[in-house]
Amino acid sequence: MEVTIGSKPQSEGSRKIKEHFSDKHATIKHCPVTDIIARISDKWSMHVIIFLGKAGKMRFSEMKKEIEGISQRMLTVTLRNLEEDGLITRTVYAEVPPRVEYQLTSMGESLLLQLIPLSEWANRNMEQILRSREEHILKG
Amino acid sequence: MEVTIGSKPQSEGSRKIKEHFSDKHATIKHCPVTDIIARISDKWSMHVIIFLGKAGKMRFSEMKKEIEGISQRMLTVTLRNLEEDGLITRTVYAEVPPRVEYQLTSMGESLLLQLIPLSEWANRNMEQILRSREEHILKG
DNA sequence: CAGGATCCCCCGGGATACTG
DNA sequence: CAGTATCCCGGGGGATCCTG
Repeated sequence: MEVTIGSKPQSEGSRKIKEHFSDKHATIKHCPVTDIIARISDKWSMHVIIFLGKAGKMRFSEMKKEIEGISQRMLTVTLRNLEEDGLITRTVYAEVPPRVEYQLTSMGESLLLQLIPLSEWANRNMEQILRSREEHILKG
Repeated sequence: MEVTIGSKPQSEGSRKIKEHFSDKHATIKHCPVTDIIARISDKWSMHVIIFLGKAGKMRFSEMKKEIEGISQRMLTVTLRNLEEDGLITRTVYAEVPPRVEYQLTSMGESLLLQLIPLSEWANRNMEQILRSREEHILKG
């Protein structure tokens, strides 16, 4: 099984960058897979990626409406993170009232494609997992 | 970055995405992918799954040594969760000193298989993501 | 050896109020 | 409309000590 999970070569950078990584992106120096999971696994990133993949292009308020339960703050934070990783683009139109549109980059789209097999696996195995959980509850 | 309808054909990825995440995934909270991601996305589950996949069978102390940085408590908690979901088995041998061995179930193995494409994607795109982050940091 | 039980800290993330 | 700026709480997870 060729799943690499371990050390990863470090890129040279300014102290500013290292400081930044040591805080916010601490997992990055350990393993790229871990980091990817870390990125898509926070409470909202995956939702944003999937909705953007479906719609192709969306405004802030649209996403706020569509993604049920997300707060304004978390939508902003999530979008900033995804943009920082180059997974989505943010386009501001100089209009009044302001209009901002988000959409997946090609890298973002390719990430979404990797989620499809996982999605299909989840659909196939969800019932068994739920049953397994129930059994353990009844035993405990 | 503009999607011109007609003149330029939709990308293969975009088409697949819209097909896959069409109606049945309309409401995210009913999407089992979310649950799966939630399970493998905690700080250690994926490490455990991958190490077990590589070794086939491991004892508690072995995993504690191999998985760098994991605490005793979190290894225990993680193993319990994975067992509860039916992704790993826990076998206790009536010996002194006690011996406990863990290994992936067939479902656990099949989940690991789904992670491989994701792993490969992560390795392919890690550098670009890092560069993107650095650029954003330098911009301020 | 393989954990249980506790204590405690940090931070992800919700609620709310304000702005260009 | 599309965000910032604060405040605040719950729980994920580390450190430590204890046990069959």
